[in-house]
Amino acid sequence: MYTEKVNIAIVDDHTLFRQGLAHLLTESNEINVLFDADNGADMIKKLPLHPLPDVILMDITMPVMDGYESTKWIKANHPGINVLALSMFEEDKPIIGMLKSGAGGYMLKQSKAGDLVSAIKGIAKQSIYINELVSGKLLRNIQNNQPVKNTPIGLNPNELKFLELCCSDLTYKQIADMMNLSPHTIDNYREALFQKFEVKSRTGLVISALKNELIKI
Amino acid sequence: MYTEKVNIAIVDDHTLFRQGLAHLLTESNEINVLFDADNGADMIKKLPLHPLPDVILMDITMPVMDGYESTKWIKANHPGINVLALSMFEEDKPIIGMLKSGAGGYMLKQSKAGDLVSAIKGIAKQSIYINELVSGKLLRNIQNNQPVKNTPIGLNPNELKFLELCCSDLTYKQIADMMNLSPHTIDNYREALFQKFEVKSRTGLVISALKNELIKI
DNA sequence: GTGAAAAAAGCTGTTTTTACCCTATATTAA
DNA sequence: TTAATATAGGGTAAAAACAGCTTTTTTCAC
Repeated sequence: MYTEKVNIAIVDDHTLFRQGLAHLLTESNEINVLFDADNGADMIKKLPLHPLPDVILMDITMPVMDGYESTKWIKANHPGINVLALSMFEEDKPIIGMLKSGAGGYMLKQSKAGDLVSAIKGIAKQSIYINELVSGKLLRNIQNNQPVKNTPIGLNPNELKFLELCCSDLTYKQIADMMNLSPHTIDNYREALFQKFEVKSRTGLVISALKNELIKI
Repeated sequence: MYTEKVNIAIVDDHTLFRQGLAHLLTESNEINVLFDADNGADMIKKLPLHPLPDVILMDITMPVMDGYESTKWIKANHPGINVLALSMFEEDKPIIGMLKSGAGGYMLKQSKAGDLVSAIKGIAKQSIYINELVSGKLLRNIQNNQPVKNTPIGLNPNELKFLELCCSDLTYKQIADMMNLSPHTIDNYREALFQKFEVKSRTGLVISALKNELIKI
């Protein structure tokens, strides 16, 4: 019996991780790695140079073009390609956020290789791969709250800029100066973000932003 | 001509990274991966079950027993084994810190596979591998400051516990309660850490601690 | 064991920054 | 016209940051 290999691409900014993963998956003999890319922009550039992959393994926090944007681009331009998100954290918001962006599954980087291979094969066939992690989050979401409460955190460019500057030793006054805005305006940003992230302090905000893979340090 | 392979072990808590790297390096045909481990304690457990490695690739932030402690243990118990630190960040303190703990080199996870192979072969032979990253830090250290100013940040257990609790939405009052200490005492910890990390705010402290790979979120 | 030194823990303040009110205006979109 | 959004303001209470000092505990040479 002959089973066709699953063709994939890997998008992640850590070279050693990306290349290591490529070798690991190639050795399984069930997966064929067509190409890999540094970030979403690099992926868009390399996509026409290869056959279309069945599945793209997608990191979330990346420079230039992150996993959310890249996934949206894929689903808009190549809806037949399935995206499997790969993340270090199991927070609600990035999981819901990546699924809403169009990903068909979500795996942790702490997973075992065998589980990842299963996930890739599953997502290639069924276009949606639900593991315990994802189903648990979705279930809890329905049980605890109104249908899908955890809206993926949408930030406007100014809020994102502010969030980045928050991850520093700067005071709000200094941040306001750097953004050429009144301290009161960035106070509004702060409050909006505190609500979105459900935190009560700048430290909590920074930690949440990191776990939600919205910023990189 | 026959060149003996370099025997190594890999210590890192991200399974996919660890296993991917193992495959990647094995494929180079110059390196033989004897075993891998989740953290320092796991490494100590597995070490007697295999031939002694020439080189150990060591992550820094790991649960249970981190890279600093693990490296010190290796140099105390098996001084012949060379340690190559693998990190995501290129901050001064973890570089100096790992070198002081006994590591013979420091590589970024953003490196290319070929460079890592060179580093491993270099460190196996010469027991010290200096790349541009490390030499640059050392050089700047000597040029700018007194000989080796950037002392690796040594924290006592209470300070480390406090630092972990700082990475949260908790107030200092709440942290004091959780540690069963007076708020005044943790105020002393705060000030000590601000000095060691050269920061002026809790947010700065948290970011520095993450970049210095002293805490994991 | 004892006592000096060092380290850790605790206290009293003050100033600055954060966090959180509620309001106002200008601009844009429906 | 009405909403919605981004900007900016004043004021306040809490928390964080900083300074200077005392007490307790631990360490260690003697």
